[in-house]
Amino acid sequence: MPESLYRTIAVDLRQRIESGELPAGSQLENEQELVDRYGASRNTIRQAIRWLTNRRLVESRPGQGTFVVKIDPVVTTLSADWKSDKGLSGGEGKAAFEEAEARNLEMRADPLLTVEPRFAEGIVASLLQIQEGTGVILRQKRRYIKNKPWSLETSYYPMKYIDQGASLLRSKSDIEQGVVAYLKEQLGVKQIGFRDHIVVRAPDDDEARYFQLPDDGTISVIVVFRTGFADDPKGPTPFRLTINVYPADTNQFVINSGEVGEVFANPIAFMTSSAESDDSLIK
Amino acid sequence: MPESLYRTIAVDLRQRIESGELPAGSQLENEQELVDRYGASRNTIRQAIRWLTNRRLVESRPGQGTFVVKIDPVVTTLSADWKSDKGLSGGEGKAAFEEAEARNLEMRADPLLTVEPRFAEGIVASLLQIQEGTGVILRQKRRYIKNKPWSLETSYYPMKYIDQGASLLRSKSDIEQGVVAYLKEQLGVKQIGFRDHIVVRAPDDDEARYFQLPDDGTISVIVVFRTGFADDPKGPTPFRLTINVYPADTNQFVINSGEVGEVFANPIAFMTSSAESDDSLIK
DNA sequence: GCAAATTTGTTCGTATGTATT
DNA sequence: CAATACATACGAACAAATTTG
Repeated sequence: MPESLYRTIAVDLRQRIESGELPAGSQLENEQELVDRYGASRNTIRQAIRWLTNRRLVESRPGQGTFVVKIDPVVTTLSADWKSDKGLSGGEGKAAFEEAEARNLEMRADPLLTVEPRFAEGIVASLLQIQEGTGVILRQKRRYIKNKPWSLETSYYPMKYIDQGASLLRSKSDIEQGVVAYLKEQLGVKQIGFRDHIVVRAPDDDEARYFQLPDDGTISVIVVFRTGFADDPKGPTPFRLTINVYPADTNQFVINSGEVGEVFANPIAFMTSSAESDDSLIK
Repeated sequence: MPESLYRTIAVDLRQRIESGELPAGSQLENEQELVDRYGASRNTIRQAIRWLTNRRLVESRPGQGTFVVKIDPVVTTLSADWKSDKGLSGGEGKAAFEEAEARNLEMRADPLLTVEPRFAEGIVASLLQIQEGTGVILRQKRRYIKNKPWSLETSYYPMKYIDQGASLLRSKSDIEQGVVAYLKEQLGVKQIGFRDHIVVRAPDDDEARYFQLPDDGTISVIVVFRTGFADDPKGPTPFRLTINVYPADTNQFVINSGEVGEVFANPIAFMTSSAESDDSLIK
């Protein structure tokens, strides 16, 4: 099937990885050795490695070598109803911490947030259903798991809440009880629902730097836009927007609806093999 | 910031795209002209184009040229509670059709399904909570929007339901009322909840062929594992697994929880620009 | 329907730069 | 500092896909 030379070499290397000859974490032969082994030019070998890199099977590090990737995905539950309703009342920060704890992951967040006033634009204005140019407060938080960057969370709140007395929104430190609970206590703004909008795209420069993703754009990020809706005489009204960005190669998401047994699901390990065609077929 | 030549060229081309000088759908200069324009070698030009391709900004077609990509993402609602409870009772097929209709998309499915007996293995056995090697029925359906491949849906049902009388599971044609409703009518198996598990990965060969994705693995697919749970004295018990695969560059997903105003959300168009840093900052 | 022209895809060779050990 | 390994860049040739005449 693979007609071109670099494809043939790539498929052969993939087979060697999947057969266990090259286990996760192990180092490939260097490029010169691969040149000798396959009798191809160095450019062709590099093209084959690029094919494997695009599939997250290997990873090259300058000065060191090329290594078989070991993946250990983190699973995050997006649904709010997994336990009483932490997600609806506490905010996703708290929920994420509790889930991480239940999964035995060392999670932490930067104690300092980036807090900036902005004019609402584009998506922000559109999802919050406010005029472009309206004042909003941006609050950005970095989260880490095992000291490695895990998520970048950016929240937007209409500026009017500060004017109305929710002055903690300006503070650069975390709001203890969660912003949703705080806004309810302070202003009586009650969240009655939310919408998650999930998008996969290439990281921008900031994201690539923060997550230490290769700058060639081959590893995507998953972006979750969560719009919170508050009770209002005119019907559910958007009052907050939280955008979470995660590297797509190491993160999975779960949504529970109705009754589903245990609330926390395990990561799905996909057969790197694409062999799934005939193995399980009853003939 | 971009030190290497190909990065500089790529960023310049990106700027020309985002400024509107090269609108969506338009054709770039050919490689030779870019060589002349930037005074770089053809290989370097091609590497710059690859950088843009990885970000889904452009697309090259052999014999024709390189074109600015026009994206028109499809949004799918995953939550079941968006209208009475079609998702819980009717099955996602029906729900998807109704959503497509509401969005004015021409959606159709192959009238013929692939139906095969299998032995449960790996993820399938694990999510259905059955022994590896247990018999299951695989039902696979292809869906199209505007005559272009949109999703690949593969469902697994324990073989025992056929033995118990749900013989339609063997049929290669669609089950009118939806499988969930059929199993309820026929056997009294009632779905009380489901779990969606979302994963992003590179397409396998079959998927790349079906979706006509480039074989270099740069465009990922989004995979949604939906495990349906049935009422049971021992608690919620998995009774079906539906795996939907979608190309990641043209699909977005929405989950509604609680009350959220309109049920259908519009696609999010991300500023291809990564300029979002200072524009909206109040100084 | 065929041949020519155009355009991207693959492959080789070679040289130099940069990061890590 | 030296050795090693990947990254970038140049030049060249032929192959494959598509459009055009």
